[in-house]
Amino acid sequence: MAARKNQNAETRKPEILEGYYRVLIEEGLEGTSIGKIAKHLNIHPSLILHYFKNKDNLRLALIDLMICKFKSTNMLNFKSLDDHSERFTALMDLIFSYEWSRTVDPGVHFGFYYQSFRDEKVSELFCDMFRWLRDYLYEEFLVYNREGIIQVNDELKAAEFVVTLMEGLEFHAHFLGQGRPFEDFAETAKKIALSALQNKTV
Amino acid sequence: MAARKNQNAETRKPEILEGYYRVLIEEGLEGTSIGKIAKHLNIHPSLILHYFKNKDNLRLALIDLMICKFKSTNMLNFKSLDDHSERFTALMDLIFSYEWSRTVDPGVHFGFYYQSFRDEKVSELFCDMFRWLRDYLYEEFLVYNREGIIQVNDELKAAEFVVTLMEGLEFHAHFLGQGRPFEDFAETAKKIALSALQNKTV
DNA sequence: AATTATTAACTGCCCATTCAGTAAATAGCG
DNA sequence: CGCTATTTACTGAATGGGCAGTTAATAATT
Repeated sequence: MAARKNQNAETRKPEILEGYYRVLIEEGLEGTSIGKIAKHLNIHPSLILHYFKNKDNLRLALIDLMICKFKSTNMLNFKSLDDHSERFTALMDLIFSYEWSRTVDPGVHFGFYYQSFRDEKVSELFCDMFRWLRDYLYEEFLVYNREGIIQVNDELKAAEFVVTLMEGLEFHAHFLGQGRPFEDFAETAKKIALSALQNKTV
Repeated sequence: MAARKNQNAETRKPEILEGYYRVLIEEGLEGTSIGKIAKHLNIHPSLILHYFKNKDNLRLALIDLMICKFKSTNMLNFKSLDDHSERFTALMDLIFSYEWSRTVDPGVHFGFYYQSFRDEKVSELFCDMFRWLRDYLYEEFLVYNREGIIQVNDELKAAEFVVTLMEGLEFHAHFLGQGRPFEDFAETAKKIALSALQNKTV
């Protein structure tokens, strides 16, 4: 048995969320219980409820964390690239990259997407996240279009298209990937997206 | 209390699956129990286990049914269209249509997609389904490409692209749709797909 | 002394599944 | 046709386990 640690909320809460995340990957949403998380972390189940007064809170906290992670990952690097043409290339490379697709375990992401169908709060969080990404792309595309780096009629639709294709790619990887490396088809998808963005298709 | 009906397996089994489907839409995978399905159908829980010896079987039976429905819906109509150019248009119209996207309740579909991450059998069923669709498109595209209706370098990748975009569209509808009609963005997506298929982009 | 971290014991609920039983339909047979 | 045996449809009651959540107690920190 692990000795009592007597840590504080600052360290315990993330620890519990990490444990939750791990159990979620192994067991899925249906198979994950407070008891199992506790066992995984070698702590008492009540401790989890001490920090997150119920399971709903726990879930929302993890989703919040995941979305933060998603938003922060790599994104800020682009501010440093002053050359817009370079920035456009780097942006597209990132969005169609394996690393980007694995910012969060796809199984876990998927599970929460699914929950958003029935849980208003989860739905809002994810809608916000996707809108945030779309709006980011939109703002960038405004610049690129003005400068002739891309040629589009509707920057917003262009941004939505890229997000749509990006999400479709997750599907492809899971159901049609068939052992082939993610990058293979991601490259194809990216090329099509680039072509659409550069030929006034959208 | 409803009078005993003494129906047989042929009628009861689909009845139970339909009830399961309904409860699933309302309650989600986590909230759906044999007890709730029984209550919804005004039958005894044991009757469900009498027909499907456990919950796993029940789930697999519903997935089977859904996939059959998905495969049969609309698909066979195309055999009748002899003019290939017309058939291509009809095919693309179908795949990017609202009706097609709602062949099965998206929430339910999504739930099973999610389960495929952790359940080998479910995973296989869905992989088969997607491969089936892709292969169907592939065979069609071979014909269209030969006849100059489309211009692609790689018919298989083209088919995979269309499936990918189609699935991405589900995402878009759920997270970025924002009350706008499905057709709005589906039309945009279709146009991009058509452009990609007709200009050797893929 | 007060707050915070942690465990412990317990509650009541719901769950899938089992087993045993009853009632109706059907099939086999004279 | 009519009687019985078997199968099939269905209910009831019970079991055992896991679940989220409560409340109270203890141990460490501040």
